Order: sequence, then structure tokens, then C-alpha cells
Amino acid sequence: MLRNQGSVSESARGKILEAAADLNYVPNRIAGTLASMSSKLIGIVVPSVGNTVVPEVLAGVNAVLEAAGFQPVIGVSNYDALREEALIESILSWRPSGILVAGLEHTDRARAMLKGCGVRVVELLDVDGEGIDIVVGSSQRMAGRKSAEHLLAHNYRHIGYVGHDIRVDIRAGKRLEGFRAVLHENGLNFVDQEFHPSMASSVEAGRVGLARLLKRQSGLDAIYFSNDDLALGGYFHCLEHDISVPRDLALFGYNGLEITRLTPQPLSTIRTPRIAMGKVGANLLLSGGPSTIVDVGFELVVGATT
Amino acid sequence: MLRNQGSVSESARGKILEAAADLNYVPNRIAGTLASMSSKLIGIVVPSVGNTVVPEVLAGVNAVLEAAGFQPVIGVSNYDALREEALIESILSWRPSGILVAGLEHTDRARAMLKGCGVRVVELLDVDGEGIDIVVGSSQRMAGRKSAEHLLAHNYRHIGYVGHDIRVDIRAGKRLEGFRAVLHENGLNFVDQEFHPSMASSVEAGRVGLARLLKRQSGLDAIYFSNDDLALGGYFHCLEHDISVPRDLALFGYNGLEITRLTPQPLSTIRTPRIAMGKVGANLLLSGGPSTIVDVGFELVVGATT
DNA sequence: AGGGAAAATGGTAGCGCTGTCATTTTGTCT
DNA sequence: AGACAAAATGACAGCGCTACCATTTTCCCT
Repeated sequence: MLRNQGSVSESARGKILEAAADLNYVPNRIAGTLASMSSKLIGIVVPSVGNTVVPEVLAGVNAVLEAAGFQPVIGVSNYDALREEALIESILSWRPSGILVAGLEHTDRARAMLKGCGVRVVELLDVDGEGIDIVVGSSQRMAGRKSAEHLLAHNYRHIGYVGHDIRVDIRAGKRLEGFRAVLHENGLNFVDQEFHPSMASSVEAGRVGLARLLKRQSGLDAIYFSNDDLALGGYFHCLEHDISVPRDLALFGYNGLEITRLTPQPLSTIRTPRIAMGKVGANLLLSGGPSTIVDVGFELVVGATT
Repeated sequence: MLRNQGSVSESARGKILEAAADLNYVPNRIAGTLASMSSKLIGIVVPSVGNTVVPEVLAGVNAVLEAAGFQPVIGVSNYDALREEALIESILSWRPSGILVAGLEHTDRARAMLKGCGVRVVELLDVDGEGIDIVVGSSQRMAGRKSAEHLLAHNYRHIGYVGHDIRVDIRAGKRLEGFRAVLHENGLNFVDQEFHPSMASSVEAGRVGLARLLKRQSGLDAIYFSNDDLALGGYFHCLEHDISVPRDLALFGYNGLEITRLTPQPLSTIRTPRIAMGKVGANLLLSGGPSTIVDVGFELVVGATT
């Protein structure tokens, strides 16, 4: 009885809206969705909300969705593919008009559901791999390569790696792969690697990981971290133990978090356009265009730690 | 035709589920919700996803919701009361089984809608004020008071404040109020205050804010920051400019973010049990008990910066 | 084997809207 | 004023389920 379009006179409309406001009546969108067979819900499945990366992407997504009157339904998979599958199924049961997921790696069933559900799918953050429908991200492998090239160009040759569990964080694994490929191409390899199993505070993982690595190995001149959280932890370790950065040790991260340019020495890292990525993804989702792959690229930020 | 409870034989059930899996059929929960008049959606309205505070609370909430088969529908208000009102209305139109909002301050219409919508309401983060139904948080004013008492007990007397816009962040304003009250009770006042209008990076606000304050005032011996992000920024400023902490200047924050105990010197701050807060809130929401106020308290963390 | 309770199955109204079509009212032009 | 188009209103089926009741089948005990 309370629809905007078509056939309601303006005069009547005003009165009804007024009455509705008085009674604080809220229309039932569940019924509306069922009747119109098209919902104003958009599903979103992300791996975590640990650091600010995902929230920033979501901010971009949300800005677009909200402007278009859509409501996000969110699930957090904790980097667990089976959990992701379950979340996708659960979210799909709300018959969203579209769904955004992080990354390109999913279980077979999850892919099947996403392909067969009849709504647009956006995969965010990564472009290295086979997408389902729309893909918006930047190349993780290329980011790793560029990082390595940067360090080599600055004559670092004794490079260590400090990361978290790359079986869990597939994108970090791809970066590592790209980095290592460049090392190999130059007849080099990581001097040593430290994988921290933690999923909790990555800053802590970086701190602890670097401490362990330095205890094992001397002669390292640069560390590649799986991301800025870890790099930040490593930087804090250096500050506390009077390791001069970058003279004694260079540090390189990934993400380009805001905080990395506010530390006493800004960290060298790779900045990804996260908010833009979210906006582009959401816009493509709503636009109804063809399947596409958008590489939003990244920017190598030369800080003071290399 | 595909419901769990009641009257379907086990044998038949298996076959149907198998067929459903093959066709990757996903039940339509929209229809189910409409028919049963009870949804498995929970609304959540938060002011931002800037730092990790809100995501941590959400993680706690989400853990409970997911275990109970509920799906969160999220809105982000950007600290804007009118936007919050609109989001509440929008979310309510999905007929959630409950709704969680941040803080106790809302527009009159928002309060009216929350009171009249017929579902349980949880207000999170703060307990200083009049709640609608269930309130789970900790006293902001008391946190401010304890912070001031701590600094005074350590003989700091020339205290400055660096914060962001407290008209926007009401809880930060309450902490400031509590802090100032203790100063007054001891015949003191802030030497100077710096309010940074930024809503972007709070770390930057802290850095810039402290720099400005120190430019105006000499003789300050301690700074109270509106939260840890700001305090972190201030700490970075000190590190860069060789201001010895806490000898030259003591720093105190709020939140107890993980990162504050990983900096070269752990920051003094007040830690709030955010994940627990989220869990408690979600549990109370689902439990169906009476209206309550739960003060989850906080812990004053004496770091190395006071 | 017969009787009664329990379990399984089948059938159907209706949740609160939307889309559509039939009908009525209003407006406009000659 | 009459004729016609346009706008407004009214009426109603149906979206895909769930809740509920009626019926049928199965099971168990005497």
C-alpha cells in the first residue's frame, strides 16, 4: 500500500507518509523482496576484520551501496575456505542482488554456488587467477616482484622473509612467490625465512618473527614482510634494540597502511587503492555490465626504511 | 518443503538433501522469514570501522550470532546521528530479530523507532546514560577519571589534551569530561588543549595535534589523548623529535589496542574488553532476558609512557 | 491378530508486500 | 457540453516458504 512509483497522487502520498512517520511504521522489505523477486541486499564475505585493509575496502563498497539503497549482509570467514563456503550458502539464501567475496580461491562447491546463483559476483583484492564473474584487485605476484626489484636495486642482497601462515593467507603467499622468483632470476635466494603461525596480532608476529630471525642469522641486510602489520612489528623491534634502519637493516612491507607513513621513519611498502577498489567493485556489481577484470594496480612507496 | 524440524523421515531427508546439494539449491530465507514472521537477521549499526575497536566488538558479536545461525546486517553511520537514524530505519525494514547499536545517544526518532519496533535492542560501548533496552559497555566518564587519577598519582601536574572532534565522538567527550572533573577536584586544569578536526587517520591527528600543542606550550609534562590512535601518533612524534618519554613527556591513551603494547615502549592506556563486550551483548540479545545494564569495566594498563 | 499411540505424509491458508489490470475520477480540448 | 486521454484508485493473484491440521502409515503392546 506504500509504494513510491506509479499511481499514487501526490496529495495522498504526503498524508500517508505523515501518518506512517507518526506511527513510526516501517515497511516490511522482506515481504517486498519476496513479492518483487529482487532484493536490496548485497552479500559480502571477507576473510577477517583484523587490520584496516578489509574495513577500508568495505568503506568503499559501502559508500556505493548505500547511495544506491542497498544494504550489506556480511560474513567473516577467518581465512577458512569451508567457513567461507558455508557463509556463501547462508548469504545466498537471503537472495541478495549481488555478492562480493575476497580473493579468487574458493572451494569447488563455493564456486559452483557463486556461478549458479544467478546474481553478479565480484571477487576483490587479487587478480592472479581465474575469476568467476567480475574481478577487481591488483596483482599480488607483481607486487612481490616489484618489492624484490626495489630491494635489489638498492643493493640489498642478504634478504630475509618474515611472514605469517601463507597457507592461510593465500595472497601473501603469491606475493612471496613473486618476490622469490625475482631473487631466483638474479641468482639469489632468501637467506632465511620465518613463518609465524599466529593469526592474532600481526604486529606481534612481525616483532617476534624478526627477533627470531635475527637470533638465527647475522649478516641480513633487508627483510621482506608479508604485510605492513608485520613490518610495523619488525620496525618496533629495531627501534627498541637500536638497530639502525635502514643502515643495519632495511624493512619492506605491503599494503600502504596509513600508519606506515606516520612512524618516525615512514616504512617502505606497496600501497593499494583499497577504497577505490571497493567502489569500483560495487559499481561494477550494480552496473550490470559484462564480466570484467579490473587491475587497479598499486604504488610502490619508498619510505625511509630502505 | 525443506525444513529441519518435525515430520520428515530420516530416509527421505537424506535423499532430499542430496538432491538439493546436486542442484545446488539454496532455500529462500526471504520467503521463510515472511512465513514464519521471525527472521535470522540481526541489525548492527556502528559509527565507523576506522580503527580496530569496532571490528573487535563485531568479532565478538559475530562469533555468537554465527553459532546461533544469525546473519548480521551492518550499517556504518560515520558518527552522524541522522545517518544513524536512517540506517536504523532501513535495517528495521528487514525485520531483524534484534539490533545492536553503538552508544546511547541517538536522535529522538531513532530512539522511538528502536523502542517501538518490537525487537530487542542492545546499545554497546558506553554505560553513561539512559539506555533503551540492554546496555553493555563500560563507563567512559570513569575511564577519564581513572586516567586523570593515574597521572596525578605519578605527579604530573602540567597536563595537555590532544583529541579529535568531541562533538562527533561523544564517548571521547565523556572521557574528557571525567578527566577534567578530577583535575578540577584537585584545583587543576588542562594547561592547553588541541582538538583536531580530522576524521581520517587518527594517528595523524595525534601526531599533528601534539606537534601543535608543543609549539604553543612549553612546560607540559603529560598529555592525555582521546584514544590510542592519537596517542600512537603523539608517541611517534616524540620518537622522531627525541622527546624522552616519559621523562620529558608522559603519554596516556584509551582503548588498549594490541599495538600499544608492541611499540618500543608500551603505551599507558585503558584497556576495554571489546570482544567480550560483543559476546555479552549478542548473548543477551538472543537470550530473551529482561532489560539490563552490564558494565564490563576496563583495566588501566600501566605502560612505559607514564 | 486387533487396537491404539506415534510417526510420517499430504494439503492448504496466509505472511505483507508488488505488479498488473480493471475501474473510476480528473483534466483538456474542440 | 461532450468526447477522449490521462491520471488516480481499487482489486487481487502470487512470491516461496512455514504453521497447522487432516489423513495415512508404521510401530508396539496385549
